[in-house]
Amino acid sequence: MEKTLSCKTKSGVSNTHQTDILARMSAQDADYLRSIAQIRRFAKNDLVFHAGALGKHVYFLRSGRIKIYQPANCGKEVILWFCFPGDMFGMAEVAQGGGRVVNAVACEASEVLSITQVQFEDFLRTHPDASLLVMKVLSCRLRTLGDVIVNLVNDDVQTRITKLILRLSARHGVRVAQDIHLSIDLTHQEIADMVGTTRQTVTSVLGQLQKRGLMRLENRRILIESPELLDEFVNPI
Amino acid sequence: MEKTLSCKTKSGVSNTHQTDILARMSAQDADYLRSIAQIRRFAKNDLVFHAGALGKHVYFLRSGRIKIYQPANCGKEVILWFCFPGDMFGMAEVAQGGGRVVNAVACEASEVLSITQVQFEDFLRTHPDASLLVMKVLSCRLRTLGDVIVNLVNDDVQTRITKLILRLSARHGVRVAQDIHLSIDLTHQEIADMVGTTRQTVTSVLGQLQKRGLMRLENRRILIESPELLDEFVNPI
DNA sequence: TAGAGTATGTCGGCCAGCGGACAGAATAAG
DNA sequence: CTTATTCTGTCCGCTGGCCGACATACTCTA
Repeated sequence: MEKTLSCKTKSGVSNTHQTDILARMSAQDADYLRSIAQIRRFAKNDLVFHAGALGKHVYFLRSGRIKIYQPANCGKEVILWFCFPGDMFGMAEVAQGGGRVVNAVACEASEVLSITQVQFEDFLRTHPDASLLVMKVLSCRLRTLGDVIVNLVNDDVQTRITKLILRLSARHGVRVAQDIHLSIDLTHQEIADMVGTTRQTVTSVLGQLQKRGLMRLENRRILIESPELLDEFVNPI
Repeated sequence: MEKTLSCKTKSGVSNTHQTDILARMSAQDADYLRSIAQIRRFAKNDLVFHAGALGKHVYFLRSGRIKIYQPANCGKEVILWFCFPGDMFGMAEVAQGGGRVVNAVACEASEVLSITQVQFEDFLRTHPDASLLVMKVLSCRLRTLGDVIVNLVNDDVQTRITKLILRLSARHGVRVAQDIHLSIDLTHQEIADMVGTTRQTVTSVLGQLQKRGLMRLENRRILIESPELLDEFVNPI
């Protein structure tokens, strides 16, 4: 008996799936896209594309989860976002040209629609509504990245992690009994790669948050009792 | 006798003005936009729009320079980018809705074309090429912000500042005698707001870079003798 | 059900860089 | 020209969090 939550917090985090482009498109447009697309399947940890590749395809995720991350020359990597069913990805490089700068890997078995740049551009040319939708998605991601930067610059690690959990719980929180479970499994390393810190620090911060009663950790799942409490913690009145 | 440089460094920084949307648009499209736009003038330090405002206009910069920055609740602010003549700004919020999240102020006296959301969307609907161009611009900014994040996470302050100067010199470097001058004046505070550090640290790092002979500071202007040297410094082989 | 691989938990030394303070230089305003 | 304001330069104490090291726990595979 799980049900996705719809909550809006003081920090303005909401779970409207702004990036679920297939769902927001008209039915016939979505059908058309499906008709010209190739279906590709990826197993867990498979690479969909990697930085340096040419980047002649746009992808739409049908099922599974895709991690978009940018490698740095020093071996570290930064997770920019995750894609969920309905999300488009690989678009930025196609629009702008110049090859991929990010990697995309499947976090779990995933099914992906793949459309060539040429076909997609033709589609956009003849479907202005879809074009506006794509702009919306790009804008939404732009905003997300802006927020990430502000967080990185202003907040200490504890706050960054707390805010991340809040954001994730807004979109991917699932109510179980009186708790909210995060429906995506993240390793501490992945959390570290999202907020720009180290694995050890994530472990210790999560421990502290648990001690303060702001969340619980049960067999590697994050449970939140009260998002309001967390929200208040990072946005003191 | 100044001339904008065209250089491509090992780090892939180039000065193609990807975001100069008016220049990349067909002449008649650009003319049409100009015909439906309102011209607005701003003095130095004037606010074009601010976070929290509704955001029903898209802007095109005709002359001057606009600083786009995101305020944080703690008083600090993060400069996301600068707009130069030809650049579009204020688009992301218009596309995505939900009001402005960034501030836009004129760094110097500036002239701006202002177009309402409705008019611009109508224009895009009937001008697919322009739509694709807008996507390019958004994609380009997305990539820029991704790079900023990677820098923030991976590099120490000295490297971040050096890379910033390299990026700026690629687009806004002007050859004077055997040096390259940065044609935009930035205060140390602004540099700090771009790379996520403090004013004091910027002052001291610039001093160190100068001591190492990687650049010179003359009456508040940054002069670069050899971009190659700088590039090598941040991208050791 | 052993054994390999991967994830979590914990400790401590170390230092980059923040942030307060203040002086001097440059620019703007009156 | 004088005063006010903004910018730059410098010093320094304090500390968040990085990083190496190591122990434990979980989870796949054979």
